[in-house]
Amino acid sequence: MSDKIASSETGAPASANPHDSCEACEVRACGMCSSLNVDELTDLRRITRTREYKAGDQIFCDEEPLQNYAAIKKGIVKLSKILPDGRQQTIGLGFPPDFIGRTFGQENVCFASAVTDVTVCTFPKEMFNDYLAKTPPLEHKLFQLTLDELDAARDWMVMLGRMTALERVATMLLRFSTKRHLGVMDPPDSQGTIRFELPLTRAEISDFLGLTIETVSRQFSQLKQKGLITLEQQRFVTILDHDGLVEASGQG
Amino acid sequence: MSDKIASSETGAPASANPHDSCEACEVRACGMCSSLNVDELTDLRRITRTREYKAGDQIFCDEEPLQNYAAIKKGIVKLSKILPDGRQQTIGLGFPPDFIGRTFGQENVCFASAVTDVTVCTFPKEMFNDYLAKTPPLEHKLFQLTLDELDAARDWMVMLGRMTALERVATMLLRFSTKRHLGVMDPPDSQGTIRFELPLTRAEISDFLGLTIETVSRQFSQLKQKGLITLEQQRFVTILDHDGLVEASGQG
DNA sequence: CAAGGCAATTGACCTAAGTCAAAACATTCT
DNA sequence: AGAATGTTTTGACTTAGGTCAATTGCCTTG
Repeated sequence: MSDKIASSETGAPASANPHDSCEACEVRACGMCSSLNVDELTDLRRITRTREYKAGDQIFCDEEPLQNYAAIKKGIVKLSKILPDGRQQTIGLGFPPDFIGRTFGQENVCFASAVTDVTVCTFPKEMFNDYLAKTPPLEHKLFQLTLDELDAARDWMVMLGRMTALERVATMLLRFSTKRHLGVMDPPDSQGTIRFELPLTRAEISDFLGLTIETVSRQFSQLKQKGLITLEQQRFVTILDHDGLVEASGQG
Repeated sequence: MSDKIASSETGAPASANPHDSCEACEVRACGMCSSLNVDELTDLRRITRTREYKAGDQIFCDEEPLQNYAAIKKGIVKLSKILPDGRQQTIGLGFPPDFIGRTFGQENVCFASAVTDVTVCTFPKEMFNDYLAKTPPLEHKLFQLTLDELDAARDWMVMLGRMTALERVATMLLRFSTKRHLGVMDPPDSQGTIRFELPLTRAEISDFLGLTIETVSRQFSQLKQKGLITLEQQRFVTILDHDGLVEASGQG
């Protein structure tokens, strides 16, 4: 909770700050803003504030009133739920240009926290809802983003319900390996290996995969032993044998 | 696959058949059609066909081209995914007035099958997409239905990732007990008990909860033994102690 | 460079849920 | 009613993954 104070907010509309220019922003290029023309974007910027969070900061809490929506400009956001006795499950990871906050909701339905340092554009709920109502292309784009999230959630359900620990870790690595947000080297080098940085700690991975830290660690060891991956400093993953990893994942 | 042939289709537009009247339909009252006025509904009916499926019939298959969307008028539909080696996970249950079919998709992303006898209204994909594009209130309503599905999927993820077998079964019973589609007696009788028919076989329940048939059966036995529920003919559930069941569910 | 503090790994052991097999129930058919 | 079939329950046993504890590795700080 108190972490939320740690976020820094630019006091002026985003347009006042050249660093916040929309031009180079991924949200502008392929996120919700891609549905807007220049005039519409100018309108939206009037209600936009940029915020930054440090890795580990809470962005919002479950069951508290929903004040703002946000679009992720930079960094990775983790969405999670917590059971009354403290058990935790990550239910989504947000990368740029994802949209967060329960559209049309009264309160948040999960916790959101910054996995890495994060920059977002925020929009006050009421104003954004009004803007949405008169901008059908934006609503259409948000709908599509939501459909993608639903697809991802359902793939996740198969993983949580039916995959072994090894398959879960392998599946996660394969999904991360396609994300150009983790310093993935592309194209893959001559040996066809892919190298990237794991953004999550073992504790975060275990919340994500529905396992314990120890089990996750054992699966990494096993993947190394099978010659499918290497790990440097426990954070940099190199996929040595992509096909082998797909095999180990139970064909994700 | 061949089961799909078993479905019966009314050859004429739905309006030709008085039994298909929209007036008494749950979809009309609170589903996607609730966003349409009488004229719009008349337009939509031009591209609508009513179809019926028997319990067990396949409605569509994963990865096949998406031909039609559907709105559930009656019965229960199960959405599921299957891993290459046959492991299966149910990823959603559709009750009236849910909409099925991956909106804006090229192909299906899961299997759909009838759990009970089912009646749906179907809409050819292309025509429906065109109709959607010129009817923003309908798109808005579908968006909201999709957001509800996403919420449900994420609650499900917590269950699959973090709950014990007993908690899963208890959670499922509590969710079903609020569905007025299962012959739930409401208001609850004098003792505060709730009685309803389980629409799923033990095999379906286990696919749904990410467990095995035997484990599900043992959890039912345990709930009976604790005096929280009774079972008649293995299908009719009476919740004797609602608070106890909430307790056993880990607070769903 | 040593010391301290986390995070990750490894080991030993335990338990919840899976597997396999048999028995009990239900339902349908003759 | 009795036979036949499929579903559910129960029992005995196995195992994947959880738990608890010790060790190793990494990174920071003085």
